[in-house]
Amino acid sequence: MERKLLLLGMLRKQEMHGYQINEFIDAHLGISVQLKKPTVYKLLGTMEDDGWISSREEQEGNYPPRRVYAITEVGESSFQRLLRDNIAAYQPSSYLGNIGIVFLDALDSEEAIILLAERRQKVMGLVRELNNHEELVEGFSMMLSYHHQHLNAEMDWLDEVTDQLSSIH
Amino acid sequence: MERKLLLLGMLRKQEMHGYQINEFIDAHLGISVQLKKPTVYKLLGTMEDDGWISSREEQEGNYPPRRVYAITEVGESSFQRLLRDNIAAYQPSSYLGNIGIVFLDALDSEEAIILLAERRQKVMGLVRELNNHEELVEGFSMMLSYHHQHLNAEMDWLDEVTDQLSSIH
DNA sequence: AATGACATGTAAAGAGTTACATGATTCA
DNA sequence: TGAATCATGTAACTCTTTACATGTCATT
Repeated sequence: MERKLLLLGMLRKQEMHGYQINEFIDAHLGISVQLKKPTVYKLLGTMEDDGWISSREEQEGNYPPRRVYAITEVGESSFQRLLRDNIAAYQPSSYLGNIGIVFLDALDSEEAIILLAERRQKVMGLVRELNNHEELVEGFSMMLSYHHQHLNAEMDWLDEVTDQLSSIH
Repeated sequence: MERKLLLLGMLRKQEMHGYQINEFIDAHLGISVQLKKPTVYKLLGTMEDDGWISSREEQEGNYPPRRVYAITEVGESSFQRLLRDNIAAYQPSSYLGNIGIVFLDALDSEEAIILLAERRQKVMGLVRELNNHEELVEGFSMMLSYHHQHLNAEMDWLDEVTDQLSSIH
């Protein structure tokens, strides 16, 4: 449902076709959001079947025709409902992806420190990417500050654990 | 692979059977980790097929027989590899679940503040749950501090945004 | 002449989850 | 007697992704 919420939210601001939506996601949300081309097309299809969005065909020059989608009234009320649900509900982002930290003690602290440093660099890389996007994206600043906040939390945690390990070592 | 890493890490500390693993996850990791019973049984099956773990049948009294799994040498080296990969790689936990915050501006600030407060309470609830578990779980303290750090980041962000909205209002 | 952008989609595969199925045992 | 615990699993379903398919147009 989150993906539908995202698409509805985008179509609410302006009519768009699939290719355009994909481009936007790749360019501006790729870091934070996982939503691939075929999924977009599929979701657009089912949302149209459900009457959440409507489409018209459009052609510019001799380029392939596009299917341009617009949100309907039904879609708008779905959006309103989904939005409230999503904001009010905090779904803890599964910590499975980071399960390795549970077993940090399986490594000697020297190697652990090296691996954590590697991880830190990747986090830093994401922070930098975010900062670069910052100018371009309009309306997505909330997402950016949110993402920033959590990346900083990750960095702080890494530094703390690294310090602990260093002091033992 | 994260799920396999978790299971290997558990079996590394002690031999366990499926039911026991499920119990542990439900009791101690349910908040942070999503890994359901049938998945556990399936993963145990495939890991045995791959020679990562071995099993023996055991029966206590008239209870149903259990299949008790132990990690093999092959499994141990898989664990070592998976662990390093997992720690060194930071995979940003998909922000899709929180996509609603992008569209906060679709609500009037009064309602937004209410919804954010609801969300905050849910986060607080998780913090409390974590604190209750804190005594029980051994070896999972890293996970707890990690989870804590990120929940605090979530709370700080919520407070910040709420303040912003309040000051406008 | 070839590559990449433009544009839409389908098919197959993968990973997990929910719901279902089974059956003995213990406790209230 | 009925419910909960112990214990293992299968089947069907959902959601998403990767890989495939197609064809024009613009650029190098």
